[in-house]
Amino acid sequence: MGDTAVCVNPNDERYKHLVGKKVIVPIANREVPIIADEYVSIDFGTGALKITPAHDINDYEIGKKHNLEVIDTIADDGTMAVACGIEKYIGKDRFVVRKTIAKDLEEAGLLLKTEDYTNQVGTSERTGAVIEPKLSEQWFLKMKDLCQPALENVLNDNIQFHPPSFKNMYKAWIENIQDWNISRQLWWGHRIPAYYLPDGRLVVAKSFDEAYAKAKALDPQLAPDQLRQDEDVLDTWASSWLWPISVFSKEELDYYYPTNVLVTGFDIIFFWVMRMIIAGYELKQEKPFRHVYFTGMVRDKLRRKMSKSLGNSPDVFKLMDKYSTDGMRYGIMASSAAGNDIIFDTEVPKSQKPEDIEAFEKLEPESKICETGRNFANKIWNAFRLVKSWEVDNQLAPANPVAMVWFEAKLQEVLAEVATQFEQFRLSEAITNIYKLIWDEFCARYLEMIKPDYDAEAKKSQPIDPKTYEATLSFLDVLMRLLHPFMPFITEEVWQNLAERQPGESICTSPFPKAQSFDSQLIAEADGIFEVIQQINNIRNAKKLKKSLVLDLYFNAQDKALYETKFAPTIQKLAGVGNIQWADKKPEGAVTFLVKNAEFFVPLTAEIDLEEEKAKIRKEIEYLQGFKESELKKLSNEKFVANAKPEVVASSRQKLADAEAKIKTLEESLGSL
RNA sequence: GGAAUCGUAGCUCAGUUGGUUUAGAGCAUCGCCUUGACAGGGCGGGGGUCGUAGGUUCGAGUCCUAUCGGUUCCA
Repeated sequence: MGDTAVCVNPNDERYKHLVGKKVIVPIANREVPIIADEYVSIDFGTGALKITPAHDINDYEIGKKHNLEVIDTIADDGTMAVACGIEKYIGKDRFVVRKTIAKDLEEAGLLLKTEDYTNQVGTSERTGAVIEPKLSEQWFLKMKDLCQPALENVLNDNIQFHPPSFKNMYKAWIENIQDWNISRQLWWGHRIPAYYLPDGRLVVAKSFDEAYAKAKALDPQLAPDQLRQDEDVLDTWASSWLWPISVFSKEELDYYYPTNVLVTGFDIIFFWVMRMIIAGYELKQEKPFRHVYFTGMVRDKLRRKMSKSLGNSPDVFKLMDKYSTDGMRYGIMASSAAGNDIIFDTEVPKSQKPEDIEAFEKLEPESKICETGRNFANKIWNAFRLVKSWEVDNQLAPANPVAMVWFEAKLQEVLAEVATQFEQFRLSEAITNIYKLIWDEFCARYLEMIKPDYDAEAKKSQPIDPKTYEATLSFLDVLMRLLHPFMPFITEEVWQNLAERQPGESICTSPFPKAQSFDSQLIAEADGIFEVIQQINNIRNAKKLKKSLVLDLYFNAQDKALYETKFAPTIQKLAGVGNIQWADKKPEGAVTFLVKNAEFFVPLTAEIDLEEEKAKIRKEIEYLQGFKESELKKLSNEKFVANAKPEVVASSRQKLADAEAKIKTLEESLGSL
């Protein structure tokens, strides 16, 4: 009944002579033209296709092309409309009518043949109802006119994307933008603010009252119940593109707009990010936010997006039970750089069969990524327990005062680094940096430096001095505040127990630590000391010596105080060393090593394998020779000396000199063996 | 088809304008130590010609070209 043409392929010999003639639609008894279009395939069915522009998307296009009549035969309630033109069908359900027509055609002797075939029919995702394409009036936004500021201000970094590579995608999208259909035929959402008069004229207004006033201006006789609002609602994104504006009251908007950072996934750059920007410039003449930070997508082992339909998401509640929310959060944040996807390491379902997905869901998820975070939380908790377990003896003076000054410097150094990393949105680097500060510097070094000895008789730790204790609590305080954005729960718990807190006082309202100047000289000194400690531990390892065996250390260096007093307790505690003494030559039966041109000797009571020692030294000399050669090669290149920055050349010269000095010392000790 | 992005240690990835050592981390692996904060803690080892081939440069994992391979997006 809605057919308005019969279409054949222009190359179809069977029908060529009929093109341009007319046929009669049976039952409807309406004349329609026979047209030719390549769209019709010759070998499908009869090769002649009826065209129904009102109820098929492809037919609609053909109808436009060939200027066909459009007859909308289905009413909004799914029954046959008056326009169908046949009295007995009007008002009847379309499914019933389809069957009736077949019967009517047969009775009229017009039906040649029936054949079953599979047809693609769209259905509603929610209700399963069959969807019939139907012409309707909908609202579109003319995007081209709106886009210009949104494009410009991203390209010129007025709005910064992190990482910036997403600007390309953004640009491509915005340049190919099409008009946006904002009408959705749903019964929830913001209703479109268009109001129709009975005669089809319309007004657009913020409220019904306003609309009625406007409509009355058009038709003074109009009664309120005659004004009908459009039944469609706004597309999801047409509702949410106002988000940076509509979440605020007017006063708040003045204060907060433009906002700072939008955090989102790159998969909605087009749907949401771009549209918020467009709306911001259109409605506020200003950007909605200064930065857009794109998180990575969480994917499974096979790099597929985690999704409901694939059923490949692990149960996050089980993950949290096992690894803690902080642990899971740490793992995910530490392993996802901005914009880069994170490949999550839990198992995946064997297949998408329901039984496999069900089996997968019962599985206890295991994740090394989350485990790292859990172990970190565990480490923090134990460090805290250790510190809280100490008894303070007010008579004591700090046993290793340099520890406090050193860690203070180290802390400030990392605070400064983290500040920069935050500024640059390098969140995974910031969190890794904090992880190392807490685990390696605070726990493995600082706490070991200050940790009181164990009192075997009392079966507990010896007491600590008040100054070190207070400093340690204050370090923990800063560390917790620093880590808090990443691991909110454990940091709050530790922080609450560091001192008496007022009711309502919380780490989340306490200030984030700010970096202050620090003693980089001290850090460099300490680095040398840690290298010495490492070398001694190496010896211990190589000789399979017990940790409890106390070693002596001799050194040959200019700065005696550095090793004999300033860092002596540190070396003693961390390397299990007893006496530290200056010596100008190697004592009998000692192994040697070099750190920063200072020479160190560790006498061993056990016999030393001379060949092994020699081989070790030769290997080091070999490495240094190679290194020396490469520096020499650079420096003998005139162009390098002429073109490279002076500081690069200077550092190259320094490295060469250092290497030569080291080689000399090593050769000497090789000779003495 | 168009576009983007990536290719660095067994795995997952850092490596910020090309120049601090002959490339780093976590996990995995191996060895030793550890009975007093640590429920797998400590110390260390091995492991990479930075996809391939050219080019620019005094100098390239880092820039350019080509090529191979992977991934993603295209309303």
